[in-house]
Amino acid sequence: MPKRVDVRERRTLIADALMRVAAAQGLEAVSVRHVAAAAGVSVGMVQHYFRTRDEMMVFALDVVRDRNQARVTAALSALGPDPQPRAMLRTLLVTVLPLDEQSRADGLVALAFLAYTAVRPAGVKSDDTAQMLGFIASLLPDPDAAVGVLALMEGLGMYVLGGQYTAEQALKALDAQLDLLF
Amino acid sequence: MPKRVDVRERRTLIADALMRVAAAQGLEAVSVRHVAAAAGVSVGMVQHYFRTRDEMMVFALDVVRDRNQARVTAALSALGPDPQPRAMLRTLLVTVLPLDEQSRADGLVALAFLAYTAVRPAGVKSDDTAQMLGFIASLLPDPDAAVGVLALMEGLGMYVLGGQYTAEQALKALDAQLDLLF
DNA sequence: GTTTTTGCAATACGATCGTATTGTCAAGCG
DNA sequence: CGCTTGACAATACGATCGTATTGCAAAAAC
Repeated sequence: MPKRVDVRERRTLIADALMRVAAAQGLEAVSVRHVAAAAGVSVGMVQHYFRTRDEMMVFALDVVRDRNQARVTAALSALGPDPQPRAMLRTLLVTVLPLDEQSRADGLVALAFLAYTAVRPAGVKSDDTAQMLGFIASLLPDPDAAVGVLALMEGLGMYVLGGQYTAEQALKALDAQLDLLF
Repeated sequence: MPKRVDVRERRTLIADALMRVAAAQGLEAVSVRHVAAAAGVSVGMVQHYFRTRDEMMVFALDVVRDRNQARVTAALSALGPDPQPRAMLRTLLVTVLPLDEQSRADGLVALAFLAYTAVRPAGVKSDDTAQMLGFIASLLPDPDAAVGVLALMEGLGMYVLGGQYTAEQALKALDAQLDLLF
């Protein structure tokens, strides 16, 4: 056998290139060749790690989700021990909003993937929504309000991505909602 | 000159076919040939009415927006004279939510277009958001809450489209929010 | 009746796509 | 030292893409 290689790392390298292409030119521009070029590797190598384009897409989608999850976890644990529920919730929501340039790129990719998966009948959809919903509900005086809170966050993120809302507007709306709920 | 033809009608016919393709297989599947086939016309005819694929897309996007606008207007005027602000607002929001099969298809197309236009720098984006925002604000006890209301609606629509929320959940969350605001 | 112009169809062209095939080089095993 | 095998690279193939080109029937203009 030749040099053993960290498969996961190689796949992630390619997925990163995919996301750069998708953030810059949309999912339509994500072809095996483009991604290979963006990653600075050969088409053959991409094929070596992903048998089909779809496999590559699904993996990239997973990476995006994991990144978001990690961001949230990091932000929450940065709050120190025993934070107030409201502070935790606000941190969670702010973290997911596409406010800085990096999370904005991630948001664009996630949006593209959302439209992508909305059509695919063979759902690769994990139910991290249900999990998120449960977590939000546990922080809320009225657990039933979690559905609305999550939707509000998603909508705010949408409009920030689209440029119709500024980051300040989104944060203000979010805090106003927290004032109503707590 | 030969038989004069209603250009707008022909264009709309093609745009309708485009939307059927997009709703069924996503925007990726929207090619000139596919749309022509779905419309039951020749490729040449599509080219006759749209010089480029992008022109066709932009027109279809306009059609979707006009349809939504018309739906809202119709629903509002069906309320009769001098309706209460809260009733108007609820009608507006419910109308835009993708609850039935037709508006669900429209929502899918709109979502696909959202991801499509998010990348295009040469924005074809009209600011119907600002208009909608102003209208919502005029119905609300606290006009500043309009930003959140619009975002909530968008987010609810998103999750309903994605299948994570049921129509009942979305309506419940919406009514809960209206209870908070009125 | 001729001419002009619109409405469309057919086809061709070059680019790009996803993927299959094939070859090659290096590293570990016996 | 062979020999196998994993990690690529190169290229080929057929399909599909957007669009340009060409042709033609029919109706209005003259």
